[in-house]
Amino acid sequence: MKAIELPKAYAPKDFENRVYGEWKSSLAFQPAGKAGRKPFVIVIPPPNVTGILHIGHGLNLSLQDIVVRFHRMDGRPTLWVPGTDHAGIATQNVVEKKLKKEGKSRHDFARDDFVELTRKVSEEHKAIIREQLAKIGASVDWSRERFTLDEGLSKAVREVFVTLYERGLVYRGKYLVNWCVSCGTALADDEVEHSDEAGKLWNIKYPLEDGSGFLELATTRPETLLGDTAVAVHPEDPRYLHLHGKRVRLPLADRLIPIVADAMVDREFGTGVVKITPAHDPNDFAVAARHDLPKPQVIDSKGLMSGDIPDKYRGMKVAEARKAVLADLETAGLLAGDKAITHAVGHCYRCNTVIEPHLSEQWFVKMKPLAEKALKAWSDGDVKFYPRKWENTYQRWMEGIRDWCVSRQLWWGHRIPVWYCDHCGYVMVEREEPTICPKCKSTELRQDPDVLDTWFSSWLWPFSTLGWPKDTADFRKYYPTSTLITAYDIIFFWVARMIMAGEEFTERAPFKDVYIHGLVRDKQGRKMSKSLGNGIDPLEIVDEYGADAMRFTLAYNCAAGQDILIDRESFRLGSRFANKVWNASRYLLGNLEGRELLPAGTAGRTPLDRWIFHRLDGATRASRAAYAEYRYNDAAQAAFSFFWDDFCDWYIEATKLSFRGEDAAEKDRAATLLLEVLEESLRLLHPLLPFVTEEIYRMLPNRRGMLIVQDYPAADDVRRDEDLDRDFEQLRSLVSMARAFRPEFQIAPEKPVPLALRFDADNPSAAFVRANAELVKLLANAPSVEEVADKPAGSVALVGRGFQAWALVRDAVDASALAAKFAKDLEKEKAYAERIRGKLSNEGFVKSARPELVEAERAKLAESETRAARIERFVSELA
RNA sequence: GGGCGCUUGGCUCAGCUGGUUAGAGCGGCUGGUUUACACCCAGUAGGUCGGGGGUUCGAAUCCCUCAGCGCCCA
Repeated sequence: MKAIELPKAYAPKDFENRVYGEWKSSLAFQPAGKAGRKPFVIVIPPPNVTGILHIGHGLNLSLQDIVVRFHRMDGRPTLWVPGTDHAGIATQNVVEKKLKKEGKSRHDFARDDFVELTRKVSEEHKAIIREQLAKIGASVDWSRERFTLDEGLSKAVREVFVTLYERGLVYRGKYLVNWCVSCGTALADDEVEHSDEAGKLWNIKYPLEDGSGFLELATTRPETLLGDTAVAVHPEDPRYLHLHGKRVRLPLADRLIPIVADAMVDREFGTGVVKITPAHDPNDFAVAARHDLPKPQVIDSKGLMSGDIPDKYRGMKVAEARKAVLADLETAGLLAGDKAITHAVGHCYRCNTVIEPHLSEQWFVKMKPLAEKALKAWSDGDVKFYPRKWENTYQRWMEGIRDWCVSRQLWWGHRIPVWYCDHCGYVMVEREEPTICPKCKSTELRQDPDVLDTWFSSWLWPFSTLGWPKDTADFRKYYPTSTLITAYDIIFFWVARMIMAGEEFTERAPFKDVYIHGLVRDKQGRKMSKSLGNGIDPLEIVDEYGADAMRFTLAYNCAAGQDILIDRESFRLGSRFANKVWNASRYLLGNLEGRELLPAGTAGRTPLDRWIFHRLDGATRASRAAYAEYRYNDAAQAAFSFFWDDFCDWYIEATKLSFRGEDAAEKDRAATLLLEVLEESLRLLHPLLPFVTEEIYRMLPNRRGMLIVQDYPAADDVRRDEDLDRDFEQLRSLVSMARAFRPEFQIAPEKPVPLALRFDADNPSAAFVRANAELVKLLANAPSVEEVADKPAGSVALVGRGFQAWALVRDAVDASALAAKFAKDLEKEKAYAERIRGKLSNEGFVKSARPELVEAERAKLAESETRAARIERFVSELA
């Protein structure tokens, strides 16, 4: 046959886009698989529709694609569902920012028009995300792409809200919620990020009602004093026992407020007295509930001072009000000093604005009953975390769960399916929009203006994307899904809630495995962020190195959920490997000129050939075991070392012997086997390097269809032969020694040096090495390898394990250099032997260690002593 | 304050249920344009596995403790 020419350089840009298009149009991304096999299903953690994918997504998508491709090749009907979520706050922010540039706000639009505008923006972003997924090589089923605001998913949201209401798990109430004044909405507890900040603790004196003095307390928020309705002390604090039930005069506002005793007070903090501002502090809110205190609001939803307060403060921003209050207290002589402290301050996870606790009417989900089911699913073993350590986190979160505030004061999202009758105030929670009040028959109905938290749709994602609440074919076939792959920063937002929703609404855990990976950080271990400018754009990496390089590097560095510390340079690893695969293939295909390939499986195999198949089998087993437990780094390393070290550096090099000869049949045989190994290697490597392997595969004369749907290599007991490892190791060490002694004695690599060789009588690998003597000559650049009875004259001794060898260059070598080398070797050998002797002279070891272990140590010692004796002999011969 | 994790050669990391002369890639050094690959090849140096204590015949691996770093929850 003719040689098959691959382009000289590995240039991923030349084929990655095309290959992706071929996969897509071949429908390879849609579930097929073998009859009777259990489907493998993953739903994508939906990226935020307005977000540009960052390297963290790059990692997440790569890891998903790797297991998806593995299972697809392994014959399971495999489905990876793509999509995006509508990201209520973030998306609305994007659009409002845009409007602001034009001098407008959302209030210049009718609500529907604004939503329509936002929908258009989100559509544009979806297109970008699709493009990014394609660049990375994500083998998602585009025909099943979903968006949380799709009709079907919206139906699911409504179904769930109403069902929860019917089950008494949704309620409306006026409570203190986390409020972002910038976004103008309530947030859930876990949407608030806390960070330690420098602050101040001010001591303020509240005059006692009876004029007998002052009660001094400490606060970090003096401006909220205007909303105080009590001060509190610990019930058992002896300093304040006499004040229980008395009152103090609230400074500046000039109101009398009670002194209450409450165990919540930390006696060690400040003076042991705290002010109680029920409407603006969660702890105080709880105290107020216990003591039946009023809850006046003094900060409004825009973050301005308001309510029943002295006129001078009204309308001030919080920061201004703080200054004014402090100044006024100072003037009144009621400020008793301050000190610097650091304290945790909550910020909006979307816009980083400081969170104000805010009293307002919101919808909540009662989480305890949901959490109990989710906890049970885990403890029953229905859900398993990889790595296991995250189960602690999951458990703790579930056990300490608090109710979930799900209403958001936004326009972009799922409108809460609640209607109020303007006439009689009746509340309707309905699946279908009501037209008439069932109570008073009024038609003046008003839907709740708020929307639901984005996560309220995301937690349904594993089944809403498959058609639920309809009992669709997809839902029946692909639910519950197999695996969820996500980073740990999302474990509460998402993983935990999805399990709750799955248990509550489908009575099953939504997935069997949860693989939690780490975050991608820079080499200093810092989180990548825009403000630090240390972010890595995955598309830039794809552009520079190729998608294969990106994903291989990430996988190689992805160990058991650890964070991955990398920089741009790191991606050279994957690039080098892909390049290696390309070039090895290019060589093998280019070497086919004039060859006749033998029918599959008919080429005879030498021990050396059987060695490479044995190694391939080892790599196959290692890869399969690694994928089964999401040990990506192990899979990547197994692939890397097999292909590079075993296949390229040794086997391919070894076969050059055949191609240098004149025997055409031997060449045909060698070429056939090489292509068999290559073909199988490409299948082995495909999940890690999908593009380059597919591109090479299509050039293979022994290819079947597209690589993406070929069988993943299977373990094969027939190929196992541990003795071959031992045999090959003998050959390898002989060659290495013959190479290594050259530079030590300034012998040029190109200078041929004959070798003499003597095997120990009991060396089981002698036959293998003898059979491959020609190969040793080639690899060691030895014109001859002779077996001898004893040291030939004029030679340098090489002391191997199980053999002695001599390089016939004595004249060219400086005796003192040789003596120095031997001395060093001897020292090492003796130290080693000494360690083993120490072990063996230890009675405890000999008595309690496994017998075969003791035997092994004895053998090692004997071998080491033999080597030492030989070295000593050579030293003496030198003199 | 509670919890979790990390600390192995200059850098980034492997090392499962304790027994290997502690591995890999990068970087360093020496030498190489033999028609696959300089994104390469051959060779080589470099580690008392954070400190201390304990369990054990035996610890990078298990336990305790200290220190440093990081994260999560309050």
